[in-house]
Amino acid sequence: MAAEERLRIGEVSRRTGVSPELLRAWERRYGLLHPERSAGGLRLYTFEDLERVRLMRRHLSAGLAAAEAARLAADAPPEPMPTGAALFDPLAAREELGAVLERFDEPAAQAVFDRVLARTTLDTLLADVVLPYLRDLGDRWQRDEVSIAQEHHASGVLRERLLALARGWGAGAGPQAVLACPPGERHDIGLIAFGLALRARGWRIHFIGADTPIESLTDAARSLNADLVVLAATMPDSLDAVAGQLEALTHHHRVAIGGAGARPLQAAPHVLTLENGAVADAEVVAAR
Amino acid sequence: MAAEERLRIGEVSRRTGVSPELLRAWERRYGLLHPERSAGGLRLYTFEDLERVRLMRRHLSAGLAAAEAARLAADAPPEPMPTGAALFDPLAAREELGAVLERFDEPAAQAVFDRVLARTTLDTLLADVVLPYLRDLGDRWQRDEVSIAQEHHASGVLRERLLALARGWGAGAGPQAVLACPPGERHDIGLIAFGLALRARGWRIHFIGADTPIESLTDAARSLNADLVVLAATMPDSLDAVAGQLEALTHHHRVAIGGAGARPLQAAPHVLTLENGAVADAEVVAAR
Amino acid sequence: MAAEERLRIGEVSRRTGVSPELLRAWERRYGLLHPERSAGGLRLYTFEDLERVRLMRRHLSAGLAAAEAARLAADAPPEPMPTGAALFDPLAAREELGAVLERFDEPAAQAVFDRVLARTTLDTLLADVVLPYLRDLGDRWQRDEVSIAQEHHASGVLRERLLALARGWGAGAGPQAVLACPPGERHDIGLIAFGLALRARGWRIHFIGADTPIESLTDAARSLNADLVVLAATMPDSLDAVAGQLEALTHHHRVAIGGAGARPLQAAPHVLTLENGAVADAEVVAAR
DNA sequence: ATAGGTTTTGTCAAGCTTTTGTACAT
DNA sequence: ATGTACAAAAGCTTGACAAAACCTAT
Repeated sequence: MAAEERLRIGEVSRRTGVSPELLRAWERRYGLLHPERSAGGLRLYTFEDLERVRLMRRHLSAGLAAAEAARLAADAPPEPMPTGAALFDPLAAREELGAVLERFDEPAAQAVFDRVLARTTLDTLLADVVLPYLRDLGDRWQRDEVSIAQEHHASGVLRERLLALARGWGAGAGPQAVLACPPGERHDIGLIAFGLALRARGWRIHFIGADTPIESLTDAARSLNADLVVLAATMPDSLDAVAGQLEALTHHHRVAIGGAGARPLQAAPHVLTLENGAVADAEVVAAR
Repeated sequence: MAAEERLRIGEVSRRTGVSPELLRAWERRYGLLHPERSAGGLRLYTFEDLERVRLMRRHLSAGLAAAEAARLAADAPPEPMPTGAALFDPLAAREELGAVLERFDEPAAQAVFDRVLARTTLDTLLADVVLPYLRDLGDRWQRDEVSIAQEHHASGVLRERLLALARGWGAGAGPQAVLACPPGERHDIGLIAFGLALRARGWRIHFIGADTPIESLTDAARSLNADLVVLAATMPDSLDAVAGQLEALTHHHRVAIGGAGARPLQAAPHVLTLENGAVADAEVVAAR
Repeated sequence: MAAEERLRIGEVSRRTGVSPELLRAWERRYGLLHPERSAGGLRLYTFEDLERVRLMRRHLSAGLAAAEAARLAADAPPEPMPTGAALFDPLAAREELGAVLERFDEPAAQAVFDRVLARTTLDTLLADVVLPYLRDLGDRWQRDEVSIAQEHHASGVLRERLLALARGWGAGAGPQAVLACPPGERHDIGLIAFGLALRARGWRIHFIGADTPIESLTDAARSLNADLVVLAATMPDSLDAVAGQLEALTHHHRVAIGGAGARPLQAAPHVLTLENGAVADAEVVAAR
């Protein structure tokens, strides 16, 4: 039970700028407030009373007669709290991040990342800034608009920051997921993002990483007694090639595949396909 | 089983800054606390009690009447502590750091520090977490909202930690800065922070420390052939007193003053004044 | 097993700074210790007793009442602090790190890393703990003594920690180095370690990463106006294949090669060969 | 707005007890 | 080494008090 705060008349006066005498007068004359009383008879006001007094003052300074102002203020609805959501523009953040990363200005990139981190949620950071930027970076690389060095440098810096957020993600008591990429697959940033989103939903994450043979993954999953095994790939082929092994893995663990190259595997009907992006996928998994 | 710590009333008083008499009065009058008793009848308080007292104080300084403050503090939820938020929020980090430091929980403080450092950069750690917290701590100490024991403990732990980060900051090949506080000045945390920020920008740092006569400083600067000498003080007087000597020092080295007490010195026109906080100041210096 | 040493009360007193009378009082009053007795009735204390006394003192200086301090000290866990606590043993650290990493206990590994970092220098961490461990891990992987998943997981966690230490290493004013691996080469941890060691010596580091075509590297080096370009490889072939391009690169920048696969390139006489390990190599480069 | 009375709350004092480090006699 | 003693420091309870903050009524 959240007990509510009660203020005495002096504090109300201080907070509203209305003298105690006047507060009492408004109560007596117009019934503006009906404070509780302490055992000894002191007035105890609520936050709503505070709002009423402020409203009363506003009406007065707008020229209303005191009696009118009081009637309006006393009847006023409880007044919803102003939310004041901080503005954050993911698109601008993305562009800024790209600009500094692609001219190899790592310190500036760290500063931009810091700023984004302080202003938004993990889900937004992943789904609206980092992952879209990386996708866009990949596209431009294919169109030869950025060099390999730029691509390496940018994704390297971002990958490190995501992994730093992940530090300790194996700790705790939640269900356990083992994450890896199949043989031949080298892009693991999306998988890291998925792990972060799943971690934020209470799971423990064990990250094996890129280019992992399924036998080895199976060992790890068994030794950890994992609840879920997730494989991610950008190239469909790399998943097709291991479909049979994945189906076998489903006998002991829940198994899911994800990433740009994920589509339902004919040969592995019990493997869940995740194809809506790291954050949405994590939501699906966490919701069972 | 981890036995829990029990504190006697004197220690609680020291840690919260509330007199023993008052603690007993709050217990008697409002039932704020219900300490166990030793065989001989001494009160034995838990950490939760400590939290409650602290909350009570916060409510009081927010203007609540003691009876109200006590009612709220006594009913407060047991402990919403283990945040472990995946994201980084400087404000939240600051509060968390304060909470653990002020209840003398050093291991937890180290963990918070580690987490912040993992999730963000040194600049942000200094400029948005540690230094603002210390400033706030000082303010609250002056308003008598934290005890001197709390202030000592918190700043001691943070200072230690910053010095650990500083290890090896004199090595390498960058330009060299000599850092010290003038005679009479004992607060060197801000200076350490400045040194760390400057180190991150490639400088070599030689930290002489607090309360240093200008002659010794001059010797050190000369023998190191320093590019820059920085003095920091919280009290303007301590810098005024050495203005002449500083001006003389400018013949051989660049000289700057910084810290809360820094303002341009009439008597030392060639001394650079740094007054924008440790990190911004380091940026200024590094940018020439 | 070496027979355990027993200390008499005077020695315990000397080592802990607690008077013999007080030691006896603590025993009598709180049962803090239960020393064996010699034939003649002298108290014989163990090392655990010594630890208990020290713990008791720490609690006392933290403000706990003697009775409380004793209760906590007596119940304290057996304390796995075997040898000199302050001493740092790289070999032990390596083994501990390996043990936890190879059973996929990431949180424990982070803790070990933190501890090592707190107790030693970056150079030691790299040269005596992380790099030897990784070398050993690679060997055992080739002998099939660890699985691919274990190897991936372990090197992934360590790589992240090193990169986190590297954050901001491009900032400042020192000479600039561009670091990359040649096409086909995927092991970049040694290169990261080299970058860290060089950074500690005042250089600015621009890390491009694994598997980078020399053309792209050349672009980056030019746009950054790099003082030094370093390529690292574990496989000699991958360097031989680009020897001609590297020689061309020497017209505009100093160029060095390093890593297990580095040996002087016939076709590139102006390329410096680094073959003494990351830290020693950084020392060589920094010393010009 | 003032006067005169009441409540709230931090502080202090007196007299006694418990705790704890040290000292001493055997 | 043991056991007892002792004294300083720290606490406990009860009761009282005074300043600040509030009350009602004029």
